[in-house]
Amino acid sequence: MDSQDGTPPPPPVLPPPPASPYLFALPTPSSLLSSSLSHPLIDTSASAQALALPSSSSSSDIDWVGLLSGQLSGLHENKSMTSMENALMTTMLPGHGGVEDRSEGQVKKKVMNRTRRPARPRIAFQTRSADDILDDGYRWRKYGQKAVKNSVHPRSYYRCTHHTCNVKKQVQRLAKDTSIVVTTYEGIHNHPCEKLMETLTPLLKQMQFLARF
DNA sequence: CGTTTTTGACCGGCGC
DNA sequence: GCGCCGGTCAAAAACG
Repeated sequence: MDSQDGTPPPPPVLPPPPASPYLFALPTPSSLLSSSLSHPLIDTSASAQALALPSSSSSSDIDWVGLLSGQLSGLHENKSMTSMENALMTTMLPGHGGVEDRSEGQVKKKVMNRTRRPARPRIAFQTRSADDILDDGYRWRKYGQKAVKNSVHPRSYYRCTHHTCNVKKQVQRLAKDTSIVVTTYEGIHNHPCEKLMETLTPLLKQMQFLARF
């Protein structure tokens, strides 16, 4: 039930995620993705370019915000990364080209006219984790679960519980490597991440205070 | 008691 | 047209 709240992140300060635990350096992420997903959740070409981002950065250089949303009004996402260990991240840049609709692996098809469907940005993470649910700071309500073809693991569907926000995410475990969870976000949150703001607010206040000297 | 999960039904797109 | 498949709905159950 309380899926995500179950993991309260105590750290008052955001430790910049160390570079090592992230699997950005994985050999051929695109091949990994395409081979392990019989029906692609993910645009593999996009993932390849996305992976180029953080691999060389020191942790402090990583633009998590831009990485995750490119447009979230700010700092919502940092914390999520700290709570994820061993994240292989594959971001799909918002919008155009290869990212139009889900299941684009099955050749063309439902192109984009699911009754006026604006191209929504979709972002996918691969996370090596025992938990299917990552604490990304947002509150999610599960609205469905489906068995997917060629995988023993079901896919779960979540919606952001914020009233005005219709961001969705799908969570599925890789058939090939059960230790890896693929989380696909669809849409952009139109509200701040409460948990992150909680964490950040005291920090900001302290910084403002110190800045006076 | 309000909120979230569960789960079968339903729906629309696509291939044959 | 039919069946498959993925995504969503919604009623009931479960949870805190």
